[in-house]
Amino acid sequence: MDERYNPAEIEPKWQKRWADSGAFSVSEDKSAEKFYLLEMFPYPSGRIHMGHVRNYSIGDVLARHMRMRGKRVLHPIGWDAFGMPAENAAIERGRHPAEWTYDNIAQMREQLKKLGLSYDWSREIATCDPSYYRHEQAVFIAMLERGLAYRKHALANWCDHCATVLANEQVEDGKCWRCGNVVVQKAMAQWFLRVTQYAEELLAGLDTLAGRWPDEVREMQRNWIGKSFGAEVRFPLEAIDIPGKQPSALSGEREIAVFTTRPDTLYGVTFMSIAAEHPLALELAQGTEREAEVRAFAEKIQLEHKVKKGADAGDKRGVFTGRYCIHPLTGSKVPIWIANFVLMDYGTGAVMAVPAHDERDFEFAKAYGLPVQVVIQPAGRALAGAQLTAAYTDPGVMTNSGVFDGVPSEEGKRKVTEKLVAENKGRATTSFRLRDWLVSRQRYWGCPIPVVHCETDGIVPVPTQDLPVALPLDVTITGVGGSPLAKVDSFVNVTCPKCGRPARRETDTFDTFVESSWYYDRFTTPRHEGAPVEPNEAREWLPVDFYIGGKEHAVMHLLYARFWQRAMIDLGFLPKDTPREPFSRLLTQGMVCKEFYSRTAEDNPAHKLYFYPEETELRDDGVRVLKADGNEVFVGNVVKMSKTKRNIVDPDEIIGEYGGDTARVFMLFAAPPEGQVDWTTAGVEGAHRFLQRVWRLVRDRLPQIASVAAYKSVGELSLAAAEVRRATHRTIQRVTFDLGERYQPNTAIAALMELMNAISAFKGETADDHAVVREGIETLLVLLSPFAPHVADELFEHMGGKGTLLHHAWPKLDESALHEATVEVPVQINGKVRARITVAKDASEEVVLAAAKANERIAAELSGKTLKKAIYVAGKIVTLVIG
RNA sequence: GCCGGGAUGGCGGAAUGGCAUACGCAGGCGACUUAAAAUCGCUCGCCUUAAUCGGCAUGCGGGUUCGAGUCCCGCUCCCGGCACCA
Repeated sequence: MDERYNPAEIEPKWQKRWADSGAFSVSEDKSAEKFYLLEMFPYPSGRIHMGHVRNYSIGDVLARHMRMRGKRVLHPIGWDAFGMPAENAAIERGRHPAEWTYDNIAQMREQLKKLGLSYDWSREIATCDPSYYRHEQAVFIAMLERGLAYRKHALANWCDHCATVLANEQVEDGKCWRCGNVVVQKAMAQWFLRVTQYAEELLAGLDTLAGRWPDEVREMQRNWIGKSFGAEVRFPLEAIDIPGKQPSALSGEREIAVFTTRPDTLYGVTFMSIAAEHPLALELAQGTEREAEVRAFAEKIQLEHKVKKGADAGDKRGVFTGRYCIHPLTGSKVPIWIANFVLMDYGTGAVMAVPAHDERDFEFAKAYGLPVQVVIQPAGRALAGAQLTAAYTDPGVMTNSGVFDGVPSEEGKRKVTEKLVAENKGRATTSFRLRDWLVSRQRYWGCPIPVVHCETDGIVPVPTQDLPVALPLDVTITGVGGSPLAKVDSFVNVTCPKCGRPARRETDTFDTFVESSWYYDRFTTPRHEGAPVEPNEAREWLPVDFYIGGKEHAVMHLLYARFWQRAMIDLGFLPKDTPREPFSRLLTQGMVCKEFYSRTAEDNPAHKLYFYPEETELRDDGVRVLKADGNEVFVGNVVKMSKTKRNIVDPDEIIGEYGGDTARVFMLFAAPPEGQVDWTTAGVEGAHRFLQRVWRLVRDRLPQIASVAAYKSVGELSLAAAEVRRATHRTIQRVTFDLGERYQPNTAIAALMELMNAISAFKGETADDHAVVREGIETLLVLLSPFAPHVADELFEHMGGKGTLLHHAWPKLDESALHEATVEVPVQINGKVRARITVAKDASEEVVLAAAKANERIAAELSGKTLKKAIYVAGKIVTLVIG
């Protein structure tokens, strides 16, 4: 065998062998337990980056491990191939999005193959392929028919100059990223999916994932869904006479409903706040002398809401409508205000204001001199409305609340609600923060929404047999002048499927989160034609047993997928008994980070320029400068590698210099999967050195062990040889536990390094010694193969092995090898280690304690003191407490 | 502001309530070499010491325990998410 470890030679050799022999395809042995392992599929941006290397290395180690443990493993890969970057490339470089995307896929596929990832490439899918998205269109039509999909007006970022809709990330500082024009909010008819219908179930489902999904992710989803318990309370409008109007038109039967989580504070209501968009906002002031003022204010606030969506919580502004409603329990008059901070799309768009016990209401009351009425008293203090400097929002005892005085606030919530129900003035209810999912995008490179707009029949779904609605490829993409699809006459002009008259096709496309909401289903039967999945295969494989991806998808992708899966089941696209949670176990891996280099642009102080590491160099005095001009660059924090910050390391450089195995081992060893990895070249060299040492170990020992068989538990071993055997089996135990139970490749690699060190240090002489070394090295290679598959297969072959270790059984633990006759036990006195004694492993507590006391050092410490307590933790430690 | 997560040598990190600092990186010393690289061996928390002995150390302050990096209470700082959600 070669003197030197040469990954450039052995890696392509094994990649070819694996491909030729179909080593990665799914096993046909149906008796084996299934294991569906999936990593979040990549967007084909052009090149893979270190984050991908990390994500896919973690997945591959687990996939290979599971296979070797005898599981029937499904480990597929594909491409999240629709999306905006393809359109940007078209605009900037004049390349067609399809061509750009498929080129990128080809490049990235080669890069992934260089890492030796064990994907079943025969199942590869790209979501931009009509054979994929046609099924998504079918599901959408079913949703539309069941009312799960609907259309309504919503605001979108709009650039007048480019005549196009912009995504949030294309809006920089409120301006269009391309032309710098001010972005406005334009109301357009948009498509929504009724995620809120599943809000309750999506929330409850999170509990079933306890211990299997990270708590952090479950908590984020919980907050996103945002369920609040409370009451809906109805405040009737006060009757007034407006000349020319029916007295009852704005009173009596009319009312304002509010949602509150604090019905216990109902008696503290001093005014009512409604959203500027509230249907009653303008109507209330109509015909009064305040009408003009109110209208102007409401319009101004509505405009503000449109321009700065989700802007900072700040100033509280409002206007009195001049009208009142009636407090449902006290009957007193409550002034109705329009307030800028009330959201129309949460609750009822109206809020009962209790300034004494709500921070926002307090600020508003202070700004407009409205009364503050304390109705909850904390224990041991007496609050007075006029003296309050901040709202009191904690629990307390109800006061100034009629029959409820003295009732604790928590109990009061229930009691007040009961009274409202009894008097038919309100009801107990819940409210969700979760909004329906806006899925339409006014973009070209996406899945067409399969409906037709007909003047006679309105919205008509495309008949299933006419699917797919294929995205036309003969378009020119300019980035201005609206949706490119709208300009393709052959696409737009259709006949109505219902009445046969001329109609227009929908030109919006889906949000790309739609494709990623069900790709894991499709992987079970990627070539099935009649439906999204073939039910028997779906039943066989679903759910995904182990899902690995970045934390950045904690809410959106993972929530949408959980929704879509339930919809697929309920609509009959998946068998009824399909588990409703699509991902049984989730591992969120940390980011790969590196410092970045930047400067402020000379022509625009708001614009930052970023430089690739190779454009800079470190001067002798430690200052980093730009090679081009020799001047200093700003050295930024260690942040996530990204194209925009240009702080990327191309995996091909690492693979080219050190090989794919090294890239994998470095990424896996650097940190536990959840942690962040800061890139250092030093770490890469360390990983490479480890593989080189393994290579040399095999090379050096091969002459001695080539013709012996691995040790088989016969014969007396020397102490040193028994030690090596113990190390071997201890390593089997550790690596199996680290991969199978803890999913921690980093500590497993540390264990392998220790085993290698132990074998290297052992110079065997007898036949038994060689047999033990052989067993150790074979075990090392088998255990190493999930991490560094090429070099492990190559070395195993030199040892006389056949085929790939991926099909080799995982090593079996020999408990007897772990056995030790004696153990060294530390002896503590009052918590400090004062001596170490060697005792028989199974010695009784009495014997060990006697031995400890007999120890010279311990005896000296004990003399003249009273022994208060003596504890022996078997095999671990002796603790003596003296006074 | 609210909700999560974290803090261990020069660095990345390890440690079912039981010997803190495994494994690796960087550093120091040595061997091999004409020399260097590579490789191999030794060393490597801090203070004290000639060396031992000893003392101090897991962000800070308390507590539970024979025993706490780990469990509990109160802080500080860092990271992430949400952000007028009634």
